Amino acid sequence: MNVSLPDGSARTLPDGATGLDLARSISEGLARNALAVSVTTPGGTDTRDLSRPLPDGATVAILTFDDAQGKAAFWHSSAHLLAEALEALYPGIHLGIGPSIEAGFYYDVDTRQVADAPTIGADDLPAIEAKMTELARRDAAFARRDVPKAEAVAHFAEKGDPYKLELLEGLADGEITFYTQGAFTDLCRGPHIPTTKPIKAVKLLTIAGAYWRGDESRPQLTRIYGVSFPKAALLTEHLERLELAKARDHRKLGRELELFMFSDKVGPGLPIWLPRGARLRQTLVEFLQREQTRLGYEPVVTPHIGRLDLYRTSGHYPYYSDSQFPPMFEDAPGDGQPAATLPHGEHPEARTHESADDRQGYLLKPMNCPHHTQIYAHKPRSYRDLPVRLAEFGTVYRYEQSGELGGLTRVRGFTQDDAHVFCTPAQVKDEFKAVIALTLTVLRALDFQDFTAQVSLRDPANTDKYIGEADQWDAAEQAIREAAAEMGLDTVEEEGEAAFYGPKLDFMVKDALGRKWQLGTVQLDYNLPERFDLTYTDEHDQKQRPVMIHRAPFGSLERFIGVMIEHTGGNFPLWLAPLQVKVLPITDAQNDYAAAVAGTLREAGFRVETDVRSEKVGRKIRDAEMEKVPVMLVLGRTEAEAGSVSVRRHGQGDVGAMTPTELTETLRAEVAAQTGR
RNA sequence: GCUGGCGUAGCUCAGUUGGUAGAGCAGCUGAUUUGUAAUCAGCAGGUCGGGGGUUCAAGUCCCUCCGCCAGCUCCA
Repeated sequence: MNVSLPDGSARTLPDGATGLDLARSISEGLARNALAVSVTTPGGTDTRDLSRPLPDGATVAILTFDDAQGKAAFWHSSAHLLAEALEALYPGIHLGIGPSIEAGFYYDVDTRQVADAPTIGADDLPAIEAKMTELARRDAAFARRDVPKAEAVAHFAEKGDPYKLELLEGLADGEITFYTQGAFTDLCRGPHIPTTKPIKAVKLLTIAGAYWRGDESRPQLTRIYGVSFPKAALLTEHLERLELAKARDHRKLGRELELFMFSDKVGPGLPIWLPRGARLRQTLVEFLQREQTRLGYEPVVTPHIGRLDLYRTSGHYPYYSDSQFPPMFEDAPGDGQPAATLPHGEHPEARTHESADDRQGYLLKPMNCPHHTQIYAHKPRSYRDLPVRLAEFGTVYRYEQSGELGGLTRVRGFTQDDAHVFCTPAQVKDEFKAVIALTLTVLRALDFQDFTAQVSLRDPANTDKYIGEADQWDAAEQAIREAAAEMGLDTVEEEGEAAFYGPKLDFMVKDALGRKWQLGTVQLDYNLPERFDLTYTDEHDQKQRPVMIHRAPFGSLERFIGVMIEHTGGNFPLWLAPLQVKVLPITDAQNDYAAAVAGTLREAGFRVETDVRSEKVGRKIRDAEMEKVPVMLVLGRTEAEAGSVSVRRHGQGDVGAMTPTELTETLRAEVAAQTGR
């Protein structure tokens, strides 16, 4: 038989040769490191066990730990090893699923049936780890076996494992395989690495609850997360990387750089911006405002609350009451003022759509769109007026579940860089493309290279989550695909991620720990114009329905800044740095000169502070470096006499002397280059 | 909301088998006037997250609430 390698070269092997045979035919070293093979046939590409015979004519890639799929097989096998260790330590334990993930693996288990181990805690992890290492050393093979469905069911019925039996219900006879290593057998599609031996270094990281099949109404299993490597050094390296990521955590940097804070007294999830953070935020706002002015947006300002009727019309209330702060009912107990709220969740009628009554009251706004519809509607609109682009940095409040809050990335009060474009159906595509262009401008100015553009679609299996007609949804989803394609954007599509009123184009960026966050978003909406009966008069004097585009290039200032802090590690580009220049006089004799230099720079529009403490210059430099101030000016007798400044750049050191005028021009040019103007 | 973990001074952390709190940094005061990452000395700072309990005695043990962290669910 013949197979070809990824580089195009061909190999002739005896019939029935396996992936391992192929690896051996190339080199013993490769055979030692091989974990699995990627097999491409006319039917497609899949990853397979090294021990399986190769199909004649296939293209085969040998996978090692350096390949993503090799790692996946390694970690998946580690998950099986974890399960084996758990069964050994906790006989009778019920197993859920145990896949590999982006960095490691997990296994979901139910310990409630285990008499002397009702729960597994963090303290138990070292013992489990030790057991895994012990089991790995036996060098047990991962053996694959096709199993008839009846036999598979009988196996897990006898074992008494309800979760595996449920998984089997979804599988057809003939597609069921078992993998066995040592005393442990699991229902598994594979592939696996040849034996347990390469699993040299194991670290169980955390333990958490996870609902069976991701369903809140099902039992919660114990999920044990871990990571493993073929060499101890790789594990050490991995753990060091995790530590480094922690140093970039925006919560830590936000505290150290005095950007923002939280207060128990103010409330969870309600960020408070300190002077430095507020300056950073203001710089971002001004940047976007300038862009938007150029693009024909008009600023508007709307209140933080609105009548319940506004949200009844929009459809937000009471459908989404779970994530709203409780309404302020006018007939609530207290003194009858509308601001008398009831505790969250105390209104069962606020939980169901049908029983939404006509009680009067107010809601803290969870979004800005309903308010903006009223600005559109306040006067008759002609087709000549469109598009109307209304922009507001609108602060909204959402009652996120307590367990969901975290730093600036998920909060209960935040400011969207919101705008709504009202346009004719014919204008949709150009407007949508213009918004994509603006979002890309923003991401580029802030040096975000590594983002994913995601088309967020309806969940076809769950259409009652959405309002509006199916054909409008189809049209909207298609319009987004086309606009993105015409802008040359690479997109991924995700079902079930749409807003309830329309599909979206979301820009996703990862944080320091690799978690994905939605930042910028563009949403197409045919529904709210309908619900609010928005119209314009067309060229034939006929009333027409405008289309609404919701868009926020940052998404929210809070989340954006949070991710940006991690992205930059707190080393903001000059144009964004809350403090751009720190003036450091060497002795008191230079304080007046320092004040004059600082004044000049401030006049030129830079954010400047002067350090007049009675400290040595080395100390002043150290402190300024720790504050991550981009530019430091060291001023001694030489500079004062020459009328110059000695410039030190953050992270670079001394870059030489120049005049204040030269410095101003240099810094201006740098800011201009960074902001693209 | 759920599972697991954590909560001692502004920050980072010590606090022995329960015997009623300690360091470094930051802060303040004073001295020092210094040339590219920490000058010296002194002072001040904590109802040990809140509440309840056990005990002669609780930062240490138990209960409960709050908050934070990881994950799950959710995410307009």
